[in-house]
Order: sequence, then structure tokens, then C-alpha cells
Amino acid sequence: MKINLMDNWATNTAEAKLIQEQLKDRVITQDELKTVQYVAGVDVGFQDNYQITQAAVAVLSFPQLELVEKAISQIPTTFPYIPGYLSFREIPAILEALKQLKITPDLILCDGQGLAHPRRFGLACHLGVLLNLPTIGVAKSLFIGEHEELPSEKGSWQPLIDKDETVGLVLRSRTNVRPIYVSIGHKISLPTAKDYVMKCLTKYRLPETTRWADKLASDK
DNA sequence: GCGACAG
DNA sequence: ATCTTGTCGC
Repeated sequence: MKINLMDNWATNTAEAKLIQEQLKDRVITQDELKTVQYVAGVDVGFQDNYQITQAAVAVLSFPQLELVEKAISQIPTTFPYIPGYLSFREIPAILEALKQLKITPDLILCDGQGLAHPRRFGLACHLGVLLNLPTIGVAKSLFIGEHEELPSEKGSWQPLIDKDETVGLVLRSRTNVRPIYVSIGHKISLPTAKDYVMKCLTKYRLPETTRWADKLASDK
């Protein structure tokens, strides 16, 4: 798929923060997705003591969830992990993998937060805005926000609240398994996002979110 | 000031 | 993220 050049990329948190505050207003929190025919899962890992960033993308047909295309990228790591600035570390590698795809996915599941972020601009929002594609943030652990106790049964969920604002939800994708944290990335509403996450995770496990892509990287 | 902190 | 033994639930 075609990728727009990332003209200005941050080299420090001050610059990164400016970019986040500048782009956050572009996030669309309502459904603006086409018929979802292809869903992509993206996962990022590291090699050589974090010197190399590796991103893997798996494109699945929807709702069958059959693997139809995959891509992997490996580039030098250029930004450290700093809570609140994850996208600046991971997105360069993600874009490199995505541009190899023939298929342009209709929806992308990201491993990280979307709106459930201190400045309401987590990885999923950032990627969605850059690509102008629907994205969902699916994180394996809590970053910000609070929620009521969550029953252990599959399907149960609770809103994630931060400063009197609903920023996402906690979702039990499987009974007796750690919940996941779902938030809007771009061009999708929270209820719709929850719906797609549940459907996508029926075949592929959870809390491992985008584990498909992870495995693809190893059997290449 | 102190603690917490997606991956 | 990554490493790794013991423990729990079905």
C-alpha cells in the first residue's frame, strides 16, 4: 500500500509532544469505515539488544480470518521507549512493513493504546491519522484510566475513565484470561471497535492481540 | 516532590 | 519489550 512520507519525525520528547498536540484534533471518533473485507494486525519486536526494530503485519480476510498476506520490516531503532511516546519508537518500522503490502487493509488492530493516552493520542491514533485509515488500539495492559471490577467471563467489559472522560474500555476476550484494553484509534466508534475486537479474537486468542504477526516473523 | 508508566 | 520457575483452572 502507498504510504505518505513522514516528513517531520520527533527526535526528542519535546518535539514529540508538539506533534501529538498538533495531530490529536484530527482523530475521528465516529464510524467512517468501509465494508471491512481485510483486517490487519501489527506487532513490533526487537533484536540485537534493541538495536533493531522489527514490525510484522498480518492481513486477514474478514470475517473468515484467513491469512491472505503478510509483511515484515527490520530497521534500526531510532527512538527509545518512553511511556506516552511509544508511537515514535514503533511507527517507522510499522510503516515500512505496511508499504510492502499489496492489499490496503480496511481496519488495523494496533498493539498499544489509542485515545486511552495522557494527551489522547496513543499509537493507534497516530498510525490511523498518518494513514487516514480506521485503527483500534488493543493494549495488553493498563496505561491510564480507571474502571470498575471486571467479571471473569468472556464478553464482560467496563468503561475506562480518565478525568471524567471515557477513553476506552476493558474487555474480557476469554473467560479467566487477563483483560485487554480497547480504545479508539481513528475513524471508528468505541462500540464498533469492541465488536470488531471480539470478532477478530475468536480465532486468534488473546491477551496476545496481534500475535499472528508475531508468529509470522519467526517462521519466515 | 513522589510515584506510575502502552511496548 | 524480554527472561523464567512455579501455580492455577478446566
